[in-house]
Amino acid sequence: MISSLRGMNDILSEDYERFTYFINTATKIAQKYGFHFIETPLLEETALFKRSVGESSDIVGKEMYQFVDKGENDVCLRPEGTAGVVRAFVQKKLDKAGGIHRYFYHGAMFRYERPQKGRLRQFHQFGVESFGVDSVYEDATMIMMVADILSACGIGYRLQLNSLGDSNCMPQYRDNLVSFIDSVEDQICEDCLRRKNTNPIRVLDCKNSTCQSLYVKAPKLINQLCGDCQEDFEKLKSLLDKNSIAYEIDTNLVRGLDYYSKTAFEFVSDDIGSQSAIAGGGRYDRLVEFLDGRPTPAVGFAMGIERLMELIKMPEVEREGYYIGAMDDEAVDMVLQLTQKKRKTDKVTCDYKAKNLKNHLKAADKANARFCCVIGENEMKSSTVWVKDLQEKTEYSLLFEEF
RNA sequence: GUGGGAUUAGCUCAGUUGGUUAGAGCACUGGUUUGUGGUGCCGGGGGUCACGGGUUCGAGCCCCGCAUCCCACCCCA
Repeated sequence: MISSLRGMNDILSEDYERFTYFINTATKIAQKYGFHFIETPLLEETALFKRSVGESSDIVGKEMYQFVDKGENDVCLRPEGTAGVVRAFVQKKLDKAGGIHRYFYHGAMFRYERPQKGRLRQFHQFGVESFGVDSVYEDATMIMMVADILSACGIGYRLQLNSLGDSNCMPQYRDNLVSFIDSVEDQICEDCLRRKNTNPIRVLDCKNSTCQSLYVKAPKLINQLCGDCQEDFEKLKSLLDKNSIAYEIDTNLVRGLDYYSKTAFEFVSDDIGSQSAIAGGGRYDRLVEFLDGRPTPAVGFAMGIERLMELIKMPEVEREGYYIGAMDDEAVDMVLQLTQKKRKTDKVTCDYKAKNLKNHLKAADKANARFCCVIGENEMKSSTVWVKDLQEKTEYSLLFEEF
């Protein structure tokens, strides 16, 4: 038997119901917020991710499905969705067109990681990206959209919030932080030593308890934001307050992708194990120009669909459509004719074998049909079909032509 | 990539110190003597005990390897 590759799952039956229910729910909400669907390729030039996600990130450093194709192009299966959308935005010259452009997408992402619960090598994200709005109101709107989607699915969450500063205050802060790290260099873990050079901000969310006890004294960006960033962060908090969105400030929330600036947020669930982030996002005002576009403010988020699936509270399924069966072999032909007629307007299942009434009722019930329709000897004589409404428990007969 | 646990029917799981033909519940399927379901009764099919080696007279059970899943690290959606 050939099985699927490690960390790559099939989605079918009950899982598929939940999967599509989430996508449909999220799509409707994104459309209400004025977003439009965008589909971008699963395969992109490797350089795209190196320049956007960042070479210092684990995603690019060790988790990409990277290979050389038959045309000798260095390509990657996309590890996340934003880079491709930004690339498309620039390629279509929408940066030069000006105005506001809002997109949502959903699809498979690939990261070569060790699989566990909530962490797959091929997984699916639903995400949105907004281009051309520098107002922090848009940041707040993004967060509220995530909250709307989660609420619509009956999912509880905690929202964690931070500001990563911008090109005015971040470099200054980074220097301060590196000086601080230098002062405790002999006591921190190997990973942190590496991070000091590659991406010093990342030491802050190191899980090592010795490191954490040292970093308590580390300078905090939140205290060194420039006027602009500080103002936006305060405004964001007040907007969330006014719209009844609860949040926690997490000064160690850094996010693993290098392109974020200012607003960074993460929605987490306490009910799905250690892979608890169910949505994450933030502002990335510099990314469009990193990818050769005209500087364009942007903000977005992505949600991990597989992590959400087991949290979704599905609506109760109601009885729907018809089940049609025969009690005599002679009536089976008529079953198929009536089935095909009814399928023009309704969901219909039918049985090709003659059975007694009890078995048909059982089968109709199992198919979750609203109406059980049976043709037996009596019905054939009178050209009628016997119908029972399994929900209202009423029954009646209809002429074939009335059915 | 590192460490730990698990793997027996479609699913959830029993399986004694190594000893006949590996079990249960659910699910599936058939019947239930003249046409009433979701909730009665009786029957039936279905297992290379993940896979590959080894020890033994004999292995689902012990040993080694390997694959996958789960947990933690790591990372993040």
